[in-house]
Amino acid sequence: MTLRSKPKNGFRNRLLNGLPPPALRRLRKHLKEVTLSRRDSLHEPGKPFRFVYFPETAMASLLTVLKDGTQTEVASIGREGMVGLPAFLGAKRSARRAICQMPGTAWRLSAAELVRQTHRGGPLSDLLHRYAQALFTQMAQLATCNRLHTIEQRCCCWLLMTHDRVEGDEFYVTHEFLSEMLGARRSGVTVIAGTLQRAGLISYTRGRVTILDRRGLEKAACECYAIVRREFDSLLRA
Amino acid sequence: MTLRSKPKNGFRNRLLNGLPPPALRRLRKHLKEVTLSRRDSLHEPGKPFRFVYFPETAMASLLTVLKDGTQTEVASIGREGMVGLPAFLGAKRSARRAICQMPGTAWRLSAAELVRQTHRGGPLSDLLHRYAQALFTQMAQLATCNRLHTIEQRCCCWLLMTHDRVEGDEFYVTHEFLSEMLGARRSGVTVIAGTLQRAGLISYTRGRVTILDRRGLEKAACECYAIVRREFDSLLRA
DNA sequence: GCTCCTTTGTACGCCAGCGCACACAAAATG
DNA sequence: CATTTTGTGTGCGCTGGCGTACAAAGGAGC
Repeated sequence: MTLRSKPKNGFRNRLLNGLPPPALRRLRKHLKEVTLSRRDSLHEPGKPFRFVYFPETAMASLLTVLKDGTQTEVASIGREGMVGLPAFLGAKRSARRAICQMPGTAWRLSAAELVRQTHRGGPLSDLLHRYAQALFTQMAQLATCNRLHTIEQRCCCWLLMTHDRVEGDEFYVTHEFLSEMLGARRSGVTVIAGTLQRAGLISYTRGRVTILDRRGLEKAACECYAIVRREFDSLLRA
Repeated sequence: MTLRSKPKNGFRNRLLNGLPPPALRRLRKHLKEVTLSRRDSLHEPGKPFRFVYFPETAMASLLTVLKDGTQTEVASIGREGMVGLPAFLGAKRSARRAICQMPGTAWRLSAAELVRQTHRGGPLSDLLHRYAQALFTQMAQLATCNRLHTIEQRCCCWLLMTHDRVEGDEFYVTHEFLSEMLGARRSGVTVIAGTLQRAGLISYTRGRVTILDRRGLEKAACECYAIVRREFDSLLRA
């Protein structure tokens, strides 16, 4: 049970990897590999889309930003997806913020070229449609989850989703950053981090999270994780 | 400031109404006008899409259903949209539940025909892409709203969105039903209904809501309403 | 080694909203 | 007109999570 897959086309990104060779050839020369650092901004609310990104080892977050500056995560995007779906859907400007959450590499494509290559349908368009559907599920579930589930449950969900998208069982995220994603207090996250450590599910020191007991985490999470996960698996299996 | 618009093609639904005549002619013979009653189920989680719906006077809700049966609203769909977007996006089965929230009429189209007519792009496909983008914004904002805002604010948002989608200033919804949509207690909604009435913003007796002071409601709501509203207006102006 | 900064641990008072329970009124039904 | 159902008003104790504050524990640089 993992989102990782053997590169077939030399791409780890599942969307690119899922393209048939001719479609990939058309796209290939427009793709540029870029390295993203933690907190790099990929899109800003109200700003035009210049590029979209297909994460390889990097991972991004979609954030809603409120007037007072508060921002919370509404979706996370790793190698299973693309950052900038609205550009494909015909939006000229981003409605949300997108930032790099875990540093790494991604393939960058100009928004204009994306539109050009998907304008009349085709395999890339089909893949992005399916991805859009998966993203809908992720957001819908998060809306419900945010309303009904405890911070502890949601924190477990977050750790699991991140674990799915990174290499290995270890990644870097501070309580502070995580609390912002979850829309909670930093000290609330600290308490939960303590609970999860004492339960032997993770180890967590100074930003260094290690997943020790995935099964246990899945039990401690709400059903939302499994629902989203299943949807991604079934839609992007193709 | 209203989502309503003069029918150009004899359709109140803004997507159908926005189609150029040739595209509309192709679609027309496959559309069947249906009357929907409150709480009619349009799609069920896990079940195949047979039809999609373009509401005229009816209004629908998209709900996430949890294992324990709890369901909460993740989006509402009126004449500005279509129920069953995932069918257009290539999903065979619905991931969520869709029900009729306000009775009325809608144009029904078979999911297969929708796919056929949008397969290679075209005006309907373009419109649905833009609508998908608007729906993303609605869901993203709701996820944030559910996390950060009070029930009172969210209740005002809900009333405003509904007001935008129905004829006139009056509609029917019980505290019980509203509380389910908001993911709150029935008695919590009752208290807030009282507050809003005492403030002269609405009148509300036995399911009969009348919007008395829209401006006031907009002030009592969080910014989420305005954000979603602006996005819909700008994307569907076309 | 010492200093500074980031990150974490912990505590305390507070309140929005929950779960539950019960009473009552208006409408529907027989 | 009596009875049942549906919808509303209200109260009470409880708790998850907030806002805030402060101190301690790594690390990074000098």
